[in-house]
Amino acid sequence: MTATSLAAQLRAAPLFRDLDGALLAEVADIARPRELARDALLFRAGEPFRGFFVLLAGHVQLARLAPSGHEKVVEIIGPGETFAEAVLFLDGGSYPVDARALEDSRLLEIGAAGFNRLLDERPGLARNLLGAMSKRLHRLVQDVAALSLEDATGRVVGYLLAQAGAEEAGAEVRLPAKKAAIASRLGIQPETFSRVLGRLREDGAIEVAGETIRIRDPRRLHRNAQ
Amino acid sequence: MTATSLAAQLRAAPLFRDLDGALLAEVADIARPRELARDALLFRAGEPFRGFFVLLAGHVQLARLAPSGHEKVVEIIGPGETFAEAVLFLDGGSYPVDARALEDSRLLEIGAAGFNRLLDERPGLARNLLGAMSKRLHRLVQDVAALSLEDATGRVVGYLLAQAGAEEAGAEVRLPAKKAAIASRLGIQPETFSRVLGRLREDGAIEVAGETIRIRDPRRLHRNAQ
DNA sequence: CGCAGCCTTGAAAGCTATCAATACTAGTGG
DNA sequence: CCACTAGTATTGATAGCTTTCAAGGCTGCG
Repeated sequence: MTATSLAAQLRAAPLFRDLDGALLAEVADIARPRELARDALLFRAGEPFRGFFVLLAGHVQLARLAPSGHEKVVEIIGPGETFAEAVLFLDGGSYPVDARALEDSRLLEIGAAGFNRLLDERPGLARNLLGAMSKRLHRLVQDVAALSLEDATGRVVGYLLAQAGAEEAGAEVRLPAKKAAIASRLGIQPETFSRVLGRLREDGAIEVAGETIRIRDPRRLHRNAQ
Repeated sequence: MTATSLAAQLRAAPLFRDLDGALLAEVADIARPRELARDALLFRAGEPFRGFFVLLAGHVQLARLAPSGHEKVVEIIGPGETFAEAVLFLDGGSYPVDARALEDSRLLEIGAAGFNRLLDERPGLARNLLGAMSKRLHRLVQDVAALSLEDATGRVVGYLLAQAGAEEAGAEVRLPAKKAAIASRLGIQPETFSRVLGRLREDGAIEVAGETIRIRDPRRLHRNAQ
């Protein structure tokens, strides 16, 4: 893959979108393309940090494993998103979660050393990073709040509306992963997720067709939430 | 308050600790001292961002209010900590939580405009910010995971051990707020918190004396956790 | 056609929330 | 110095939601 095509792909990520061509080329220079087969591990929690990633295609889940064997999906990463940038700035520097491909995926690895050098030379990059991390922080705060303030139905409804983007009747949501993974992301069991969707469907709020969900009646959906 | 004494107080915050004197003075220049009485609101969720804060003395809670009236304490801020920095980099720019003083508190407000200018002139600052935000992100990921992976006892045990710093017998923890606030931070009801502490005490794992808790037997404590 | 993986549905158990009452503590005023 | 009060914490009983365990159904692929 040529460096210029790498640069073009980097532009797909909001983190790099507004960089000038020269800087983008420098980033592309240190980016290493990687393929990841479905179910393959990219890194494991506790491993020393070696770089962060830009997901070009596919889906990756970030999850934490409890000693009991249960796992909590913290986030599901989609195309264009970056992840593990924050680990770059922790002194201890080890990944806090496992990263696993939910489907065959294509990504770029940005090595720690090279990026750190870039960061020193081009301060504009730091701002972009701060923006990206702020968004992630904000989402996490929402998740923490939802986990304690809302019940299973409320969290499912919130998730569907967030994924749909707009709250219009007819909006369609494609679940980005198996339902068990989404359930974990929402902090519930797969069985509960299934039951909640069932109730929302019976109520006429949504239509479920495999992995796509159509929002029939946003108002009804809201009313079901906690 | 003179600018030099302000600078000295800024050094108490890890975010500013390693800044050179000149830069520290510039930060002090744009910092505004504020007093906050117990139970007073510093900002409300949804308010437009005007600046972030350094807590010099006291305790402040960041919480989110649900429509139902229930509130979830996302974080309890102690002396030396900064908060709401992340909001600076969100375009929409409004606080995502309420900030309320748990006791009479003293803090510094760092205005958005001035700090943004500093950030452009002195790129070193950005690195410090990235470090601070990374730590906060990491903690939030832990919280999210704990909320779904551990039961009430597990979360209380985790909190006590984290607050104690070391896992030695005899370590003492001073609860930084009323038990109801800690309970909310842990995602449980005050009654449940009380019951869990009671059980841990009966088991001989801890001793409770008002708002200070002594860890008698870390191993026993761990064994109680989920 | 048959199997494997995923999802759904059912029944029972468990944990935590909720509601309610009592105990405690610190600060106030007599 | 003691009584009182308001806020806070504990304890008890019950209800509700979610998990767990189990079985059946569905779908796509070999």
